[in-house]
Amino acid sequence: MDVHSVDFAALRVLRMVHAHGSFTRAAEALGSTQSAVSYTIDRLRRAFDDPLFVRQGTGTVPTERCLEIVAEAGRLLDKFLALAEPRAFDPAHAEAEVTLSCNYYERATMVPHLIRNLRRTAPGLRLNIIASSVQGKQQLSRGESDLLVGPIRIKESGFYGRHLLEDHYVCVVDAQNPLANAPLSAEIFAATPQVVVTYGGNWRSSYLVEMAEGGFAPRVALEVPSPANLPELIMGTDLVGTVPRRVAQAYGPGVRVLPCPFPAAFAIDLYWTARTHHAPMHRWLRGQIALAVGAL
Amino acid sequence: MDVHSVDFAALRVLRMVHAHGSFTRAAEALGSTQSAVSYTIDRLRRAFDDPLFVRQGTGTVPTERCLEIVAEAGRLLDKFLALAEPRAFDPAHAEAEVTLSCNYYERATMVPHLIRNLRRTAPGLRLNIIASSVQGKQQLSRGESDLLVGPIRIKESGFYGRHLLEDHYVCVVDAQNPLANAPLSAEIFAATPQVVVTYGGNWRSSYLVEMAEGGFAPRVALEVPSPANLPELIMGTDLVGTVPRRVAQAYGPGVRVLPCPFPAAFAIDLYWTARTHHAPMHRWLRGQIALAVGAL
DNA sequence: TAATATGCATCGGAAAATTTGATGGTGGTT
DNA sequence: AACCACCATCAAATTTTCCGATGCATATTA
Repeated sequence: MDVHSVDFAALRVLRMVHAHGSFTRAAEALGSTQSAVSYTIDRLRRAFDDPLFVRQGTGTVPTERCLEIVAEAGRLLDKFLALAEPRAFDPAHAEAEVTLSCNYYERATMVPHLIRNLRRTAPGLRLNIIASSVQGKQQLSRGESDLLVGPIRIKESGFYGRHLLEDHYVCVVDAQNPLANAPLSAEIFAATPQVVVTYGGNWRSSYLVEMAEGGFAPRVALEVPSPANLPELIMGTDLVGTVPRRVAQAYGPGVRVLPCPFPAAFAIDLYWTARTHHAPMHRWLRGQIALAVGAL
Repeated sequence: MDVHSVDFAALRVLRMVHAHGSFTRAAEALGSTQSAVSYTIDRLRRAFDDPLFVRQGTGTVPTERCLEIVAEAGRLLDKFLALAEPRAFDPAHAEAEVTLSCNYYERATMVPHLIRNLRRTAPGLRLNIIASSVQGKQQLSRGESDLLVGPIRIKESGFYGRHLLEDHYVCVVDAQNPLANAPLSAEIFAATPQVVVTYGGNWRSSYLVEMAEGGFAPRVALEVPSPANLPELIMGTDLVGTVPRRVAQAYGPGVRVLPCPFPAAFAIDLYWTARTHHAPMHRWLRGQIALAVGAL
């Protein structure tokens, strides 16, 4: 019997048999069979030249020598497992899955850049996008998502946050609209028929808040749940739409983008919990999100 | 790749490849083949998720990570080999506790010598003496005692035995008793009033058995549970007591020791179980017991 | 440039080791 | 005595490791 053929699986079996005081129970705990455990202990008996466990009634008891060996072998096993523990996250070779909770704004602005980078640098990484819809914080707390991005502020303990970017509202009108040629005054803006985006709920965009604070009420001609098709809705009409500047950037030549009299600047932040805070992969991914945003 | 399947042979290969800077030379040194070494290094590459050795020209060089792993793995390998090395017991420095099951006879004859030696040679060793009282074998089996000494024979499997000494019965009478001057015949012995020791139970000493086999019945005048005070009970009376010769050796000048017509020779043996058989300390202690007995 | 040497990676088959499920033996309990 | 729990051992199936051959890459030499 060459003692070098002892593997760490055998040391794990030794530890388990000692802990359970039973070959059969150790086998169950390891998802193995009693006879495999018996064979392994027999190997160790030969390696250490000691019975290690002896029959006593219907059970088994460790020898004095076994107690010494279990203690030291346990230390060796723990040290080896620590040595084999991945040191840093290797994007190129990792197989992982991450869930990001956000909404249309992020999907239109940040996510395209992010996914492009990830496909190139971490091909084994799978990114799941789920809608937050004001549930973002709960999703994080429940572990349903790993990351949350949006125009929100979480001050409670248990959450980590990071500022990503600033934005403000701009107006979008048909390129042939006479209003397209100069900035809109507050009065003209308030008098112009509006397309208002509700984001699928009763969301009140911050420019509407600022407008009300200035004593103006919007002349709502159309409500839509998403800003996704806004250019197509506006072109050929006298409507004005109001969307974040980074969303409007992608609109084509059929519409014109004008400054908004109520720009209502807002921040987009990234949040996560302690569950993922120290994990090398998650740390890396948060860096990647910041990179993607920096490229906007 | 389950990291537990890594064995110490693999760690040895890792060390050798690093030391030789070559798969082929490591294989030669190990009496193996280059392809087996390559296969083993491949296993370790998967376990540690690192290339470990990379081609450079016609040779191979370790990665940074490999240098860390070789250092720690080398320590683990050395510690394991030391653990598998048979241990020697160091009496002078050991702290240990041993339980010896025996009865009055052994406590009067063997134990005084044994404990005197132990106090000198193994000061950290604690010896617990418990009475066996015909329960000796069960105490051994249940791990309540480590050693059993007595006039018994255990032939069952699971027990190890060793012969310690022989003894036989002698008669003890008052020094002034007229019978003290010559050996007793069987008839005179049987007719003389006897002190019989029952050892706290219904123990029938072997001289009584031999006496009955010879057609004689003892004339019992007194029964006592222990031979401890026999000289004091006999002095100034016409009683005869019958005890093992090695017990009688310690009696003072107030009594006379005579050969017994029914000497009923018996053996005193030492027994222990597989639980302690190979342990260096126990092996040493068994040797000490034999020494103590040899000095009787 | 071609030929040669060195040396790791990989292949398919042989050999060895491990796992599996069944069975036997031992000890304890009712 | 019957039954149960549990380790030891068996033979066959499965998996892993080793072996010798071959391929590929790099360096050296004529």
